[in-house]
Amino acid sequence: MEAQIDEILRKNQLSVTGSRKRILELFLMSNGALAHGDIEKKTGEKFDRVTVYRTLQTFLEKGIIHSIPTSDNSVLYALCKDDCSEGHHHDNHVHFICSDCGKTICLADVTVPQVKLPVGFLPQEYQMVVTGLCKDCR
Amino acid sequence: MEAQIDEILRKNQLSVTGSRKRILELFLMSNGALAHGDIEKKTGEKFDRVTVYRTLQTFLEKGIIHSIPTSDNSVLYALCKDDCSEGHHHDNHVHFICSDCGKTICLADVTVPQVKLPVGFLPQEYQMVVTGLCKDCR
DNA sequence: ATCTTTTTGCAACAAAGTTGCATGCTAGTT
DNA sequence: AACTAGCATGCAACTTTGTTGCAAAAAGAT
Ligand SMILES: [Mn+2]
Ligand SMILES: [Mn+2]
Ligand SMILES: [Zn+2]
Ligand SMILES: [Zn+2]
Repeated sequence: MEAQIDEILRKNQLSVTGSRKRILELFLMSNGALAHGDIEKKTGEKFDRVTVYRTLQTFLEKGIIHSIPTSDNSVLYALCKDDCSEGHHHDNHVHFICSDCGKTICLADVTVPQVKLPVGFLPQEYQMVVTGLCKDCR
Repeated sequence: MEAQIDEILRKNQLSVTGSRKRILELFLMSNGALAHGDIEKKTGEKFDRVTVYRTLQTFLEKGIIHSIPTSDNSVLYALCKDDCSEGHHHDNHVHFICSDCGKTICLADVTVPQVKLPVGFLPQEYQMVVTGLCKDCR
């Protein structure tokens, strides 16, 4: 794990620091998506709030994590697959949000279907979010 | 227009007030989705910020508007179709967000496709957001 | 016109996110 | 191992966004 974390940071030309290691670890351990608030809670008083914001921003730009659209105004983040890089994401998978426990899960094996749009629209990225009950809550 | 606005409010058992009329008018006039901030700007100093929040909340509950998921942390709202009612929305259409002008458009004629989920997941609602270039920006 | 209920505005607050800057740390160089 | 340039962090101060309680105002019913 420790080695994996270092490798991810190095591969993205990021210096290896305490906060980056810890936040990346949280993503690797979590089986769902994380909000800024989740991370703050789990790191406790260890890092400044601003550092968490900046770390997430950096990870997002580097393509280490991707953001997930939600209908309330929370922003969720999850780890990208290996083949994402700066400016080039390949996370065209469906996201599932459990309406009971609130957990958000990347369905890495479910590809977002493409739809036919009215003439004039030039699509670049398709995103799909399914709400419902997860395995544990149904 | 005036008559249409009154009718929508009456049909939903809402008293007809200045702020509700104005905000509903903004939605009817707009060809895209609106964020809370857009509405505040367009109404100017006319209504209190709190009133705008509460009006949107009320419209949402009554099924007059629906919210649209986005990847940043803005919440967007757009008018529902006629057959939406309290607790029963039928807005299973795709949403398009222009990455250039930022406008968000309801593609009322494009139905969200259903996907096959892994066993265990019980889907309730499917939402799809397409990012790209709109008619005016391509 | 009067009364009841709902809606609004205000104030005060809480939560979320941003920015500038001095200090500390990382990683590469000697 | 010590040095140093550049990057990352923490702190403070601030802005923006959203929430809550309550009294005044407006709406709808009688
Ligand atoms: Mn994902
Ligand atoms: Mn819509
Ligand atoms: Zn669940
Ligand atoms: Zn556009």
